[in-house]
Amino acid sequence: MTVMETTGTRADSCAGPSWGTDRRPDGQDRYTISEVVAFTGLTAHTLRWYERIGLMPHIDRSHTGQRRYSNRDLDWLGLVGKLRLTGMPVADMVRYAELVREGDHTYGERFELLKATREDVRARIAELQDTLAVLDRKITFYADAGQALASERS
Amino acid sequence: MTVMETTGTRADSCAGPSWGTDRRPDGQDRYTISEVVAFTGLTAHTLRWYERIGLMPHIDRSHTGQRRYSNRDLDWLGLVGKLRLTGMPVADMVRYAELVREGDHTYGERFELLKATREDVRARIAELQDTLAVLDRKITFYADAGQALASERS
DNA sequence: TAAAACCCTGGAGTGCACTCCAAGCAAGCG
DNA sequence: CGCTTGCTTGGAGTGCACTCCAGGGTTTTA
Repeated sequence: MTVMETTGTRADSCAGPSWGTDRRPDGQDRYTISEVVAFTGLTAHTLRWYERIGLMPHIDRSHTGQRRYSNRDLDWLGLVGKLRLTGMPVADMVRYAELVREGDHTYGERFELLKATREDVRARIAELQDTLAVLDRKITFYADAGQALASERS
Repeated sequence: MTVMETTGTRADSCAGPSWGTDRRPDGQDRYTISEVVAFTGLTAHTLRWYERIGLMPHIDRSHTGQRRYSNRDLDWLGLVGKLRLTGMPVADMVRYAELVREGDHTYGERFELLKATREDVRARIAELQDTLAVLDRKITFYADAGQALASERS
């Protein structure tokens, strides 16, 4: 009988011998996939999928083939998480991951990619601030009109 | 042979008798779908789809059944566009549109929805600024490390 | 040692937001 | 009148980012 992997995982409590969900020092950093789930908020499915599409570096394995993530992998997932919520397509992140794997000679290209991404993020922040202004105006309008028109519901 | 609607539409030039792509005064505001395409950057497909799913108010029609958008419709599409780029799901915008259609008694609910959206936008801006800080640190690191020795992954 | 919980794989399925298709009607122009 | 371009519909297809399944092997707990 197969357990539904993504429900009922309370890996944050009683996860292991005395560690909480905190990071362990380098050298003891061999996290199971469910620990990484607790850490990142991603599902195990998604972590395996990230690996399949080439978004992850090579992940170490136990002698029986189970994944063992390192602190370095967690750092990488942190960056991926940040980039993800800027709206960067996964394909672009895969491109960046490829550049990292290819070694030092892709240095310049990575630098340019990061700078372009930064500009994208700046632009998105500006858009959102613009939207915020629109919402503020609408909310002010509603609040003002509410003084005059609100008859029921308060 | 059917024309591919979304390619080669040069509706911005030679669109009508002497108006450009600018808005016309109220009273003469009966825009065709392709004018709205030029105005909003959405495709005609998307505009019709918005209508089907209930995201638009009732759109006026010509005597032969073609859509004629008003300035008011353009304003609404402007708000939709803003909300869209905050990442708000279309279903939520449909909910808001329904409240508007239902009339004045949904006033309070709309107000609350707008305020909640504003907080979402604020949170997203904060996230992005956080991401920006991460990118800035990485970029500084890349710039400092120079071309010489750059082995990194975090 | 046995049950429960966890982890593995390739491939198929899901939800969202469009995006396009086919066939036909309509409108302006020479 | 025909030609070209534009607009109409319901329904099917696309791309992205997951999300889940079936059927097994592994590790931990009682």
